[in-house]
Amino acid sequence: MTEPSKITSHGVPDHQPAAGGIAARARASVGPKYLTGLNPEQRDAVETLDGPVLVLAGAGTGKTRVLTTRIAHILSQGRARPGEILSVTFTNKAAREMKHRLGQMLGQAVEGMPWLGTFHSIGGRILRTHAELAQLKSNFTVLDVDDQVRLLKQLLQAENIDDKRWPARMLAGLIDGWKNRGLNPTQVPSGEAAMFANGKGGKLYASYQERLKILNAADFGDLLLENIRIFREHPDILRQYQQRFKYILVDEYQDTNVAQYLWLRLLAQAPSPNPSLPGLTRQSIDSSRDGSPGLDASRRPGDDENDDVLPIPVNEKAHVKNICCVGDDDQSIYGWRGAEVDNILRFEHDFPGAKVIRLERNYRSTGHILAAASHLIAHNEGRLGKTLRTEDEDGEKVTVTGAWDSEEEARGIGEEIEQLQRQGEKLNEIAILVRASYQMREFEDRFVTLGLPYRVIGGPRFYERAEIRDALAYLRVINSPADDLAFERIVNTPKRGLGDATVQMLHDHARKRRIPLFEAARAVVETDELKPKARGSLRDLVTQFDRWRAQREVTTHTDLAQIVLDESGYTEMWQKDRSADAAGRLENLKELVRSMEEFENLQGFLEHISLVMDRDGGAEEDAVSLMTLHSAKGLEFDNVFLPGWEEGLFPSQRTLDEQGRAGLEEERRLGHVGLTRARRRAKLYFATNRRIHGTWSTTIPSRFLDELPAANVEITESKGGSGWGGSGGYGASRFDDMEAFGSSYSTPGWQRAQANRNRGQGGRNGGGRGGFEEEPAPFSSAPDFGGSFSSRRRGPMTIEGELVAKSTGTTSEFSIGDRVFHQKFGYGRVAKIDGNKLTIAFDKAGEKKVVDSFVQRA
DNA sequence: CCGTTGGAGTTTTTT
DNA sequence: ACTCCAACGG
Repeated sequence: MTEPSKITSHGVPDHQPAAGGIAARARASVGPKYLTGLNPEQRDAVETLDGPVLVLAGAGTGKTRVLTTRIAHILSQGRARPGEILSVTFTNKAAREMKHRLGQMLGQAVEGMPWLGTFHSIGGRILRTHAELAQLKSNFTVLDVDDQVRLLKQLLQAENIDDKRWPARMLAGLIDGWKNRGLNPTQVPSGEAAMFANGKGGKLYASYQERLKILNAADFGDLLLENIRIFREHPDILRQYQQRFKYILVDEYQDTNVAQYLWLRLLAQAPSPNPSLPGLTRQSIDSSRDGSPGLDASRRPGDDENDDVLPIPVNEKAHVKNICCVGDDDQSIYGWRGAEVDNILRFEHDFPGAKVIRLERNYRSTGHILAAASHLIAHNEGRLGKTLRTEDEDGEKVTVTGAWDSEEEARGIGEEIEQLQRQGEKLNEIAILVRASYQMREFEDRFVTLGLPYRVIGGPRFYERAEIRDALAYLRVINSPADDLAFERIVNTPKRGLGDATVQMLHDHARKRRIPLFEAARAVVETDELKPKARGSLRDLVTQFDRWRAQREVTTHTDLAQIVLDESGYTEMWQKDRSADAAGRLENLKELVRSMEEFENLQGFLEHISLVMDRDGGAEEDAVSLMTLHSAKGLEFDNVFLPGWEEGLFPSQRTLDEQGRAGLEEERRLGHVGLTRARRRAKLYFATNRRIHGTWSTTIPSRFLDELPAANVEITESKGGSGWGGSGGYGASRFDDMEAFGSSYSTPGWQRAQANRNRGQGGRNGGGRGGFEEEPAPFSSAPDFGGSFSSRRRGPMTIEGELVAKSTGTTSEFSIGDRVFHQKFGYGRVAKIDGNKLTIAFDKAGEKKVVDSFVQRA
């Protein structure tokens, strides 16, 4: 590998901030230091500063480096100041990464880039400065999904709509979808608006928006949608931003949805030199429709509404700003969430005169891996087409391993990981990427058994936990007294004797007087409408909030938060709580208060919390990473395990059913993403039997396996133990020939399965579903079939261990109250015993059920 | 006010 | 099969 290949982590040399002017004119071969080490295409992408540029950056081609270097270049060329560059990413993580790298490149000469951030944080920032134009105050609250759903539920109730039949969640999804497509309530196609609750969908959307204004709140979609509306209705404001942003950079362009696209599109127009020229007002939009170029050609029907906002005059390259979008159509995996691959496919069309630069040199993976990934993705139609290539050696072939069932798959992968570990591989360089999160459990079980350190990436986020949301609700009520949702959340938490009846009363009063709940409470307390007990309690609460608000002026926001939590009784509530996770929750609350220090004040904290608070940064210990394919995007590892390549799971049946061919292609892209995460080893697995939602199904290997190029793939035996494996032919359907499985095997595991298959299906299973229907018994009552494998002795898997133990009446060697230690969960005390199954209250991890063989006396 | 029970839903996930 | 939530009963 040549030096430029080390793009990924430490490829960025230390740079002094380029002395201004020195590099005024970068010549072809000589140039500023930061340009050295870029390949010609990368360099082109960095140096093409004028006009629209689309960088098609395949996996591992140095995309982030191009973006950050481009910014550095713009700055050092004196083309713009930091505040004049708009640089948007999709996730906070990506934004942080870019800031970090920019910092490395530019030293401290440049203060942070004020407009580098996610679509939503930048949209939120713009919205706060013009909040009044959206009938909001600048301290508006950003609602998360949970708040949205609760609000919608109230609206459904008010409309007397059965929320069983028409769940609030579904409506939230619809509204979100509309917002993703840039549609206001009035713009929703009537057909779609009518789909929900017998035609009330549109009306509900409208009243939801009204309620948001009253609550001084916006949801995620509004952060962009309201921007768009303001830009359209106030050309002067739009112009102001257009003038400010001399350069626009967009990361992960393939993931943008229509709203994001429209937002970019508005900002990317050069400010009209003549103020009397129409901005993007409604009128100009409508009247320009006829003259609008054939943009609609590739639009799907039903999206027409959006096309009317694309009045970008053709042949007006001069009016389109310097926008640079970086993306990879082959890595678009968020279509189900509103991302429009179309956006990237149409770029040249939408931004006439755009320069398209392809980055196809991959600096990450070995030849075999890259070839496998490329062949797989080549089965997709509707791509812009890139061919990744590498100068790296071929390396090891991609392996495909069959396992009998998901348990064996987990066992096999566990053993391979241990083997890699013995070979000196760092666990940090090993990842398991699954399609669906329920696949993770099996691996966790296995790793706990093996004592293999692992970390789960993704999963529930910090601020989604109940205790965090409760604490935030208190702070929200302090900050924004009109935040009824927050008030409702905590009015009776901890219990204050203010139940449904009281809340209902407050609601009635609030609605009649058109005041927030909190003010209603203040008023009602002065009346005799409530029973003395509730009245007193409510009065105390109001008084407390008044006091806290007063204290806000004289105390730091962190102290205030601590005071609120203590005085409200919220901390005490958890201290008194006997349940196992109470300790963890208190810990989270402390963490929350700690994290507030990073912000200037309460307002700043609340503004950001819902946008940028992500999961706890993991400790830096050496551990295997376990995550979904989706959360793996943007990451890379030396060794990547890809289990579960089976029809129905991957590609996901549901995606296929709902999205058809487009869905299949997105799944394939997901596979491509998975493979291209690997630097040196990619190991694919499929299991013949998998339990989904409790029922065993026989599965057939994923069609994606058949789409891999034979020359780069090696079929291996499962190292999982039970001894059957996908040996056999290597032809058109190399994997789905069930006869190939185990015909020469006679292990108990195979026999068990064979018996089952016959029972469930009355014979050979032709490859469809079925078999194993609700018949776990043979598994559990099987004699110890793992005897010959020492690894299996060590930790019986739960289902076997559990059931065998029960049937044989084994009793545990532990007794209640024993102090024990567990590999993963640490120290704890035995709370309950059920055969060999222990319920243990762990000091840190809370209450967990574990099998006794996993713990030892402390 | 709390605990039990019944029912429904279970891909992916950011902001 | 399992989990999470809502409604109901003590």
